[in-house]
Amino acid sequence: MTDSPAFRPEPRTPRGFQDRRARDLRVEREILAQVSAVYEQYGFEALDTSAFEYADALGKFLPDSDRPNEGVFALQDDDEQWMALRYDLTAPLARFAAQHWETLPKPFRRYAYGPVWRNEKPGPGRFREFIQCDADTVGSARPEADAEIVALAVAGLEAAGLPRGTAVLKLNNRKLLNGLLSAAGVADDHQKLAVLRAVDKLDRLGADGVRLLLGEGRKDESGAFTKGAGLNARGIEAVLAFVAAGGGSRTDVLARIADVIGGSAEGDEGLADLSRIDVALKGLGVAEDQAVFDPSIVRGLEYYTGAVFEAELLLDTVDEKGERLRFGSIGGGGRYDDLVARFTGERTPATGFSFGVSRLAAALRAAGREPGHQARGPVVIIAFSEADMAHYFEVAGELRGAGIAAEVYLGSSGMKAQMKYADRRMSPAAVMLGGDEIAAGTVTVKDLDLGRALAAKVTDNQTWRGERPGQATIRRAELVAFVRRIIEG
RNA sequence: GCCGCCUUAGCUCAGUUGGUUAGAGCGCCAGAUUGUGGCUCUGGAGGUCCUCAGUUCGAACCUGAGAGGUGGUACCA
Repeated sequence: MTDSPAFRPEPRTPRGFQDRRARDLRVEREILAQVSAVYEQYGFEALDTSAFEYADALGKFLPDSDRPNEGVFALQDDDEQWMALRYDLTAPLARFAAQHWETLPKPFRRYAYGPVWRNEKPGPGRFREFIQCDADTVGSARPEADAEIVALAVAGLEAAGLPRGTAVLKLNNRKLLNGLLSAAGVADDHQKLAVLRAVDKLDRLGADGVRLLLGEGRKDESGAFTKGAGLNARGIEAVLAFVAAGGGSRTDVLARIADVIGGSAEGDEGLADLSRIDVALKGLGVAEDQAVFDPSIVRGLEYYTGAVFEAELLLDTVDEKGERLRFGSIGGGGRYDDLVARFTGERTPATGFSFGVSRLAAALRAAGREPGHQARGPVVIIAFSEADMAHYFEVAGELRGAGIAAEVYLGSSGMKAQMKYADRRMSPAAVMLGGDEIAAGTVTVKDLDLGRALAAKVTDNQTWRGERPGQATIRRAELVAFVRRIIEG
């Protein structure tokens, strides 16, 4: 079965993908378990859809024959139809909702999590495959539906390990800026989008940088020029005054926005929406420090039609080298009333929130909030001799039956290496059942944590070997109870 | 996508003006210690010097192209 002997494939993870081991997985699974419980409490049902979608259902990046993989991983099925791996969970939801609209309970509330794929240049903390977790309501245009998504996001992040004060949900409404721009005579959609992109960079570039981007454009330190939105001076100042209207309670912000935005129909609508969201949030018990109105939150996406949300981490974070790290947004969402209409032709209001699970886990780690417990290995049963394997498996069975993770060492190395193996697996204990013990009806159990602690004080090898720290020989019948005591500390 | 920097052992990195056999620390394996993870000592394994082409008597080192990584920037569902 070997190929040409000269060929040795290099074992490596594909670019932008990653292997995740027990330590990372347990944190991520814990987050998902906690968040799922919260989402279900809020009345959202679980949904899992396929990894592949027909490319036309994903919308924006339709593969054409020249560049079928732009942005997405796509392939052509044997019936020549283009299929693509989903790049988020919102587009598949829109497809699902459109497909089953007649039979769904409406409004349809669902949460989903799973891998999504993006075929683009990977960067640090930016992968081509990652786990996303979404909750959405389809079929309710009420601002209260947005408010509930916000409340759920706040509760979800808290359950995921970010207690109150470590994160804040910021919200805004697209209608406000749209109304402002319309009133200023900006009708062109491209120009509006350019304004949104410019505002989106406020936290990074500051008001002066954004001012340039709203106008002619901006040259950055590397000399690259970014074309601006081309607003006139009055328009620029109006937008800047609007985005600066944040701060203080939600009521304060609303009052300030009302001053700045100055009566366009769409703007007034946005204000009314936010006001109703505020009332609902108060009823839902979402405090002023948990969810704030922030006019500078726009989200770069085209498809948002009303409320937009962004969850921001308030903790100081450091990377592996101890350098300060800006994490910024750890989740976001908003209202997208036109997405389902792509399939049905009927405007179907929808709103949702999503976050990257690995990213949140990385944020928790960077903030030193990673759930402390390390991934523990099984109790390792030392294998002394071929002839006694049956005894070892008997012990493994007993421990497993008692709900204790256990395994018989199945390598071919000597005892020293076996102890090392148990050490490396972070096993709580090693069980020794050699010829002596079997003959005497006893078993020797070593508490590896205790042994490690005791070993730190021993410098002399003779003592170390003589004392056998953390180790006890007990009657065979006491094994399970003894091991359980070690594990439970 | 564009601009800068980087690429030598599993990891972190040395490597003289271009000169013979490319090193260190950590890690790994083994022994000292017939049945004990730590410490210490001893030994060992491990390298297409990112790839290809060129310059040269001779390239880890110089030149070019490409790949990968990284930092900005753009885009971001």
